[in-house]
Amino acid sequence: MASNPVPAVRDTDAHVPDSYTISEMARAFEITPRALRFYEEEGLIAPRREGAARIYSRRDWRRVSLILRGKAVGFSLDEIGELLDLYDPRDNGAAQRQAAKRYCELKEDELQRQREAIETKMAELRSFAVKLDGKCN
Amino acid sequence: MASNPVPAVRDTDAHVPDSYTISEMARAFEITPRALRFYEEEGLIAPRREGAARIYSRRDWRRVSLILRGKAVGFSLDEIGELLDLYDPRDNGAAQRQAAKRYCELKEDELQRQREAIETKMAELRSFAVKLDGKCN
DNA sequence: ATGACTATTACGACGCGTCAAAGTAG
DNA sequence: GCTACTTTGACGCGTCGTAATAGTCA
Repeated sequence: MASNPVPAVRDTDAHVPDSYTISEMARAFEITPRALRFYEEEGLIAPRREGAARIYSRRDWRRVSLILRGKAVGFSLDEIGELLDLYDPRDNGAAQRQAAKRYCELKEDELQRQREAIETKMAELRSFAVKLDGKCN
Repeated sequence: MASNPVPAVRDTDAHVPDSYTISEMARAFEITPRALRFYEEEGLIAPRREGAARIYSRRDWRRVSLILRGKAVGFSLDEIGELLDLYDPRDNGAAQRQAAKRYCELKEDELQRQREAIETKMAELRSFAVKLDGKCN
């Protein structure tokens, strides 16, 4: 019972399973099960059920992967949801990629503004302690 | 009835009134009345009442001023509240200023980290559209 | 009575963390 | 029956914006 040379279950790849439990997903992506349930509540993923337990497919896996990369970029879950909905197998996702590009441009502007905001705060910060001289209370 | 050379009411300064209504405060500081009520809920200010209406003193004015500058720097309302509570008339606010300096140092570190986070996101962003090539859904 | 101002209350947003209570599989 | 895992549900955070409703004052 070490390892079957030819697995009885039909896996496209022996080391890449077809489905995952919630804790497997959580470990793999280094997030909590709570986060996965939350993405589901938000309609970003819809794993099938086995009884009450969630079973994640490879499609779910890819979607979670995109969710997390989107988050890392700074997209909100709503924005990511819109992107996911845009996928159209007929054009192989071309529309999705085009929309993503526009999203990215907008997000870049936003990040620019955020960076400026940070620098403004740092400037304010330097003059803050100084200005504490008058009675403030 | 244009203007009295000597005002009947005792103002230390003719153009700096003793008290303000909520809408006067809101206009002066360019915030909403809602925000002022919120600061009050949080215990940062405590304007006296005339009936139900809030009347803000110059002390309230100065506190709001500090609140907003603190926010501009990136302090949370809780942090600002602690600072406001630190004011001690016996040392003319020396302890408050000292505490404020420490807060500023911590906040500067935090802002540094935030700036790094932004730059990380911008880097991720550049490689995001590219990576959208595989099926993501 | 009209309009301008104010009051209080409560829900929404964002992305989950953190219990709590209960169920199920092994 | 214990353990480990899972489920659902609900509250909490931070800072107000945004109604909704109702009162007060001139």
